[in-house]
Amino acid sequence: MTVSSQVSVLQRIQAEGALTTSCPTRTVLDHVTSKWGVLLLVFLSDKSMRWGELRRAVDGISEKMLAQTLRTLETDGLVHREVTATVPPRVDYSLTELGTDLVERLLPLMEWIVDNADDIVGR
Amino acid sequence: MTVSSQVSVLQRIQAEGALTTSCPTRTVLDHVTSKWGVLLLVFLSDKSMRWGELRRAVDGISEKMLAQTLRTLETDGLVHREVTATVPPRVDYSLTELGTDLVERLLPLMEWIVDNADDIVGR
DNA sequence: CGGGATCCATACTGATACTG
DNA sequence: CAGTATCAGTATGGATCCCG
Repeated sequence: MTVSSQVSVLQRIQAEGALTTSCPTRTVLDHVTSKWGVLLLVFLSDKSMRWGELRRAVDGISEKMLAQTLRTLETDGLVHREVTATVPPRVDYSLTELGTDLVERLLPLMEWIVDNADDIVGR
Repeated sequence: MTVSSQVSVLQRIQAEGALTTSCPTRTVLDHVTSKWGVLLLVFLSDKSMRWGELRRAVDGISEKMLAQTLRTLETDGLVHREVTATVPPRVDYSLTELGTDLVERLLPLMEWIVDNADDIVGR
């Protein structure tokens, strides 16, 4: 038996003409794999978090990039923003259904990276 | 029974103090999820490819970023570079064992993105 | 063919100040 | 608390030319 009996993911992707510059996939890919996008999505995988919690949790992020990245993810429908109009104000961020779905595919990758990072950087 | 009986990926990550600025995971994450890193890894998932093939396959990449990203991935031990000293010279790139392992975790994510990109960008 | 070197544009960051 | 606005510095990516 040959190994070419089933269509690879890459072949599927290319067959659809995806991953070209003009393709929506590239936009989504850029958002999802952006420097801070991945981290925010992962940190939201467990529970909803408040703005200040996220700022403290995601080490090194500037307030500007936190706001900007959250807005992008919200626009993409991956993250839900819930405002509670109290004093002081409270804003919670959580994953949407779409976001949860995405993060399911993201976590195995993160886990692998955490497990193998030392092997890679050590070189 | 409660839902907290098993440790989530995020909890594992945080317990190890991973994902902080100084952590190797962040370096690897930046390389792997870099704008072009993901695409090159995915395109190499099927077979080894030559420099020129990659340049044509990865739509929009500049020669500089192709060279730079390939060098980073090679240093990380994810991509193997094989030079054949002919005239004209021939250079083939392929995934290492480590790279193959990584891409296995990357492909489900890519597949999801390709399948859902239209829902996301349409907003 | 497979790059390296150079220069320029943009994106990101950091610090600070201000608001509802 | 949860942002927005602005400015300045830096890092990153892109375009072009050149070379073995």
